[in-house]
Amino acid sequence: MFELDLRSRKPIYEQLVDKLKELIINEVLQVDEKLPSVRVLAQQLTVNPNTIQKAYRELENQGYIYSLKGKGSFVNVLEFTETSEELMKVKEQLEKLIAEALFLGMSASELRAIVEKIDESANRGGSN
Amino acid sequence: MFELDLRSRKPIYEQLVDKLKELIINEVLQVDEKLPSVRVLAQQLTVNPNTIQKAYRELENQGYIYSLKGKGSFVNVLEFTETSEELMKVKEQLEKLIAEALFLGMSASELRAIVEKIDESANRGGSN
Amino acid sequence: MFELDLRSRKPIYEQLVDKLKELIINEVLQVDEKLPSVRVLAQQLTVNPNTIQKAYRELENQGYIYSLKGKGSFVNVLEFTETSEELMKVKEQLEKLIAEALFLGMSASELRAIVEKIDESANRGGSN
Amino acid sequence: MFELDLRSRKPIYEQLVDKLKELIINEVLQVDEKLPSVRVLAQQLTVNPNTIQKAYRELENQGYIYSLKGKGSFVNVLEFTETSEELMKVKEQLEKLIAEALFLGMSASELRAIVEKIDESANRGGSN
DNA sequence: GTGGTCTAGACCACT
DNA sequence: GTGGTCTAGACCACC
Repeated sequence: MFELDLRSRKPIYEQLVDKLKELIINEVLQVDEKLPSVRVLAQQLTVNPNTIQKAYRELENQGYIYSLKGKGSFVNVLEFTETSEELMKVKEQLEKLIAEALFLGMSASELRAIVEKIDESANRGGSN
Repeated sequence: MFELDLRSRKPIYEQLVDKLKELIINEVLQVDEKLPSVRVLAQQLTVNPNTIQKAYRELENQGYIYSLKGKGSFVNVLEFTETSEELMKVKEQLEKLIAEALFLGMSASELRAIVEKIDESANRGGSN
Repeated sequence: MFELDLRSRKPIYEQLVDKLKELIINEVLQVDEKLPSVRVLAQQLTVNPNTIQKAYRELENQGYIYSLKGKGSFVNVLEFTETSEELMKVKEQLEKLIAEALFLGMSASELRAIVEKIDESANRGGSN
Repeated sequence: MFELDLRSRKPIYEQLVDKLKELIINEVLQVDEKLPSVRVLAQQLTVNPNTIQKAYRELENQGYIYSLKGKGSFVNVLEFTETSEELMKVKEQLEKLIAEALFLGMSASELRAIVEKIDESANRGGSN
């Protein structure tokens, strides 16, 4: 399904969170689709089940998925109330990062091109 | 001078690195300007001097400042050789963040506006 | 495992960095091999764990090893992107050192012989 | 006469030692030639006289210059007794550095070329 | 048990 | 007085 970089400085559970977010954002995983069970995914990735569970819990906290006892975890619909708070954080980070990129020599046009590229692939439906 | 969140999951020294980078990028701290001494800043922020030094060392590694033994720490000039490696990291982060922003409901035009705004203030000379 | 000179002007953590680099370069420590844990090595060398960690952190910055939170520190594979910057430094030092060696009476042929010797043992696989 | 990098991590007095060694090695400063006085050089370089004196003392210890009370400091002749000890140190450093250069991707032929280049300019008489 | 962060306090080298 | 190194000892996050 996807690869983990076991050598990365970033904790495995965070990598999982990011990858799963990405799959949700790109609509590879669609609303109300069931995620793989903790045990199955743990076996597939040869990772400790606790690590998977921690990732799922984090995704639930951030509003990306919801869990039903005994049934599994599912992709959530985007809720706008939660969004705004998340969005503000992202926007802040974004502003800092853009300033840093410009400082390090990236041109504004290069930046615009990146925005365009990602926006297009998002509008086309995500996964490509 | 600035605030630290001692409760944050993000290490204090990393918060410091980010804040100081920001001040340098926005040219609040200008090239060859002296940073507050390790001890002085430690006292101001009621943080251990070692923590400050760890932040300064990190900034030095990233090429933002240089430190002289008996004299102090100073803002560095941008060296283009160091740029590329740093820039690649920033670019990667940026792409993920932009995708997330779009997913969370930010419009592409809003994104473009942010780029424009930051680019302009950077060209004007930074701090405003 | 190896000796430290606690009286030397060279900081302990730098001595450690150099020794460990040497072991990695000579393939005594091989790719993905686990280094001794911070605490264990600290006890063996009767040195403070923080000092060991500083060395490990430095090696990580230079790309020689990678560290995982709950697992340990491991020898990294050579990444060519990081090479150039590091190489330039080494090359500069090398030029000064060669000039000094010639001045102190070493002959050019002797120098060539050293290069040959080290190159051969490197190609044979390192440790002999 | 020469430039100091006041921003370098390397202490100023060490830079001075290296530069002066270089001038002696390249025979820009010839045997028994008088070095500039501590005060004069300090003024020229806008550096504290103590720093100059420390550099001269270090050069004297390493056998590169000799000092005569009331007269000044002068370039020494190469003494073989002191050389061998110095040479061993240099040779050791050289071996490590060559191994590192090879490890980081430099080719043996590139190394040979460097040796050749420096050797030639040394035989031509040094200063170019 | 592993790496990582932080504190308190000492000492050294450099200017 | 400045940055830099080191120790001793505590606590946290991850696996």
